[in-house]
Amino acid sequence: MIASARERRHAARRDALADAAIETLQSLGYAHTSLRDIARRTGLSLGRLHYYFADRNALIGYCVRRYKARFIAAIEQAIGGATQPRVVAARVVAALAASIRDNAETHRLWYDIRGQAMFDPALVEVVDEVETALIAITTLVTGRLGLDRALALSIYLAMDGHYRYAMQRHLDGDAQIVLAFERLATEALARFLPDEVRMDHDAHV
Amino acid sequence: MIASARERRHAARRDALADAAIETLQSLGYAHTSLRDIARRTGLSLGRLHYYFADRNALIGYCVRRYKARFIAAIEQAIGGATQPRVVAARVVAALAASIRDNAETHRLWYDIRGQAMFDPALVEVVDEVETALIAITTLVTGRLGLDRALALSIYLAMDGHYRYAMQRHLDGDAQIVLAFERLATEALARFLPDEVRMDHDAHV
DNA sequence: GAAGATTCTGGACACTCGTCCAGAAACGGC
DNA sequence: GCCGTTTCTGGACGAGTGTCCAGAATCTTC
Repeated sequence: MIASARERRHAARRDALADAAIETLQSLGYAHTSLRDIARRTGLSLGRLHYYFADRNALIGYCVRRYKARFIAAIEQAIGGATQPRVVAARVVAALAASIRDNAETHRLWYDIRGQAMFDPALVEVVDEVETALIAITTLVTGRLGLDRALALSIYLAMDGHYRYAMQRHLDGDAQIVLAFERLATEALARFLPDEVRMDHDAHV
Repeated sequence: MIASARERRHAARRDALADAAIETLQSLGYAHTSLRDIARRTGLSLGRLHYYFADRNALIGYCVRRYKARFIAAIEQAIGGATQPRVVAARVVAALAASIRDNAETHRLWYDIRGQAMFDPALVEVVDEVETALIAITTLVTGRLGLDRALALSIYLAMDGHYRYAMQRHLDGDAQIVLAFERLATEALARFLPDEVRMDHDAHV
């Protein structure tokens, strides 16, 4: 189905609105962001928000999809064509560390919304989608590490745990945590490697 | 300082109020729980909530402390005096699985509040305290597993990741996830064990 | 340029919220 | 029993909220 020019422009304006809205969301979080906050901070009218999105959750869900898609694209780009396990691992860890250092305020939003999905059925679908995509990129990484892809979920969960913790402590002002994250995350990945690869890996860490 | 009888009764009423309030919190989550909701659902007056707690965050923080203290006590009890790594691991995993199966709705609250702490400085202190206590119990488990206690943080983060995921999927209606959690969490613990212990451990799993 | 469609605005509706507080009710010590 | 203290209530204050929608403004097509 070819979109008309008008539909394309409509979609572009919708995207631009979401991109403007996300600043407010990441700053205030789900609980404390009202549509009026978004309107006020973006200079857009309250009515316009309602024109482009059915309701508050629709806007929030759309924002989260867009930002996580960009995050996943950045991880993919960081990996590039790397196929050596230790290069892949180093690149993933470095990309995650950089995202904490440079964008912790943005990334905390995912943990907020993911938590809210446990209380609000309207958020379940987008959260499941995003988490599925995160597990998928982890599956790609798992393959590149030369591991059985059945390990992807466990790798995702271990890395996610480390990421969230580091990000939260970074937000709390811990100046050493990103460096600690790099070490701990690298070790966490190494734990999944077979012994002979792991010994080789450790020798280079 | 010996509390007077009146002070003790005051504290007991404060605790009872918090215990009544937590039902509402765990049901509605941070974002959607108002003090009026709590008053309405507990049959207490709005003014009483304000009499016993300075503000909304004080009440919420107090509720979370109480419930997490109970959770940690339950884990400690489940471990008991076990000293054999595979018994310790099995008991921890079983206790975590049971808590998902029986109390997922309660436990989602921790993830909610922990996420909110990234946006609201007023919650940072209680969240740090609780997370420190969780890491402490994990340190005890780490010792019982015969491992270097420096691994406790990584073990905590890996287990936490698995726990949150399983709980969330359980809440979403996944009927197999608690069983899958038991397997994955056991594997995750095993990954920390030295090879000779791990091979022994794997033989019993 | 007119007409129809789309985009946008800002007012209104019907609530809700956290906090404050005066005064009633209950308690406890002398 | 009195009085001072504590506990509790429910009304009020001064906001704020998501949603709706009539009508103005703009765009596009013929």
